[in-house]
Amino acid sequence: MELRNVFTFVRIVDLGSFTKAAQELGYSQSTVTFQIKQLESELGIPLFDRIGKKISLTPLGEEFLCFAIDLMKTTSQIKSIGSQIGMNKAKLRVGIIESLFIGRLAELIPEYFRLMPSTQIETKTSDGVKLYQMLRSNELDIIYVLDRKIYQKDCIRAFASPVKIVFVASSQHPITKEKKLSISDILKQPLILTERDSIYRKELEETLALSDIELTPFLEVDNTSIIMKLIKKGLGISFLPEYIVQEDARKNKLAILPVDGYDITLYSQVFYNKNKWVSPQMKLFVNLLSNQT
Amino acid sequence: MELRNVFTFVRIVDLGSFTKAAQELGYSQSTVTFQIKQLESELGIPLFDRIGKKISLTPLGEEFLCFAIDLMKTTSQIKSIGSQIGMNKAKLRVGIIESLFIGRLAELIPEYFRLMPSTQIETKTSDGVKLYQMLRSNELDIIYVLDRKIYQKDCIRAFASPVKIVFVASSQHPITKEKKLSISDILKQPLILTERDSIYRKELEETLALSDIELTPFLEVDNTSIIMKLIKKGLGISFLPEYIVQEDARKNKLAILPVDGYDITLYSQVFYNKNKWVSPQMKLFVNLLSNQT
DNA sequence: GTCTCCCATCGAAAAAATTAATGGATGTGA
DNA sequence: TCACATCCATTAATTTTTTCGATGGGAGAC
Repeated sequence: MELRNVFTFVRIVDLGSFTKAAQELGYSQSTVTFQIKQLESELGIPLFDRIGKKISLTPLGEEFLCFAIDLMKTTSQIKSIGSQIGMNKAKLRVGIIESLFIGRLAELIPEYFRLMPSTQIETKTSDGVKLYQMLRSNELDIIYVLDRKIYQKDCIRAFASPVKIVFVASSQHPITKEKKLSISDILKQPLILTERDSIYRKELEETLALSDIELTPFLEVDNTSIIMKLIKKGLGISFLPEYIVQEDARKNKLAILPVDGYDITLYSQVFYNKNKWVSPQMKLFVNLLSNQT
Repeated sequence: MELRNVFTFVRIVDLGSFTKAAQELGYSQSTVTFQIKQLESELGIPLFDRIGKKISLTPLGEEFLCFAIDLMKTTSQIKSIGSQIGMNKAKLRVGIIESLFIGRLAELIPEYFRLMPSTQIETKTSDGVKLYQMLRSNELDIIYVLDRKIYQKDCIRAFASPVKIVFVASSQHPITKEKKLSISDILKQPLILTERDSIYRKELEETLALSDIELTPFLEVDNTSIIMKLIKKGLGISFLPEYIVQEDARKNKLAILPVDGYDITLYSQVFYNKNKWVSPQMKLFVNLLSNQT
């Protein structure tokens, strides 16, 4: 049973005539006759009595009509699926590195729910390498990572914004007295760094490797919020994205250290899988980030 | 959009694979790919993300799935239309002559509703000629008439049962004393007859016409119940179907008069239109009459 | 009776669905 | 890492289905 025939059937009932239905639907009359015959034989029931030049529904035809109208209703609902964009419950699986969640994404979440209240956001925090993997295997819809601006296979970059990575200490720390610092000044201090997989930790190590220096942090913590708390207590120096320390720097709780020759810049970037349909939920995610001050 | 494609879609979602769905549905894999492509282009929305060798529903695909399942449910309901025979609300339009309603049909109605409680019976009482007309123009589904057993154009006879038409008088009437009556004895009495269109009135008139006798009833009433009441009060003699006077005759309220040479027999008959689908409602109607004692 | 209207039928034509074969991409397992 | 198998996409050919035009029969209108 195909919908074409069902629609023809309903139109016939409305108009009370095969011929009129044919005209209206742009079929020839014989086509309509054939369609109804086909329906009747598929269903194994007679739909119309043909008496004289009038047709009338059989009782079974009446029954069928109810369901046929059901089918038409559902079909018209289906046709409007695309239109009420994003107004339906949909999931958005976001992969993100921890520092960007705290420093960038968190403040946008209320706005996101204001604009698309029906979305169910699932976040997964992990390091960039794992996030790329998960994006490629479609475990995530979109990822927000910090990285160099390089090509990523199968991934489309939807957004990129430069981010300085800075050395930071407590504003009470004696080292803040210095107007100019060299890398050796820094390395004399106890270092608190993120885990080895963290992209800016890697960047730092690579840069230092050029000068044949090896990095020996006295503490590794995978959580930037904790690192910041420790730094504020004067426990040492860290190397963190600017966005995460900016606020505390403005409040004079933390100080960004001017280290000569170590202006490292990465990009916060949003990617999605190149084979992925870009949903309104994903678009909004990118838009909000793009408009972020 | 055709249901074939929708079913394939649902099967793919169930099995998580185009290939498996193709195997199960007996299609080649390219057919399934084509069907989904067709659906996606008709709806203007992407249904699946094809990432790596895995497929997954897009949010819009998820939405569509709900409706698709709706369509499948309705379709499976449709397939069972024929099966629960007559269990659904259906109308039965019955044409009947008044005397058969009173004398035959009335007592069967409770049984009818016991067996097919969902039927809505509409009855139309009229004379035979009008009932045949209405049957031919599909204003009635079935008619129950008294007539000679002759061919009726476009009508199928579903049932016939002989019915004697008899002269009847009050059991108190002096004429009941006679063991044998001739037609002239009858005609001396005041006659109460049904209207001119009534078939047994016509039969009587035709038979009398052979002997060149013209009928002059002193009263015409189109309602046999009323006629019987009048007869019982001793107002005269009537000519009525046996079935309608039988009960009163048994109770000795009425007497059937033995009139020599006037054994007129007609048939109570059920007809339906030859082009009409015979519904379970109609079948039951015929069956109950056939089994009537 | 003739004419028109309506549905059924039939063979031809058009359109659509289906297939088999092939290819590209992606995991998998030695 | 290199075959190998798996999965979906593509294409051209084939088969099936749908549609059409012409014709016919029956019923109702004038």
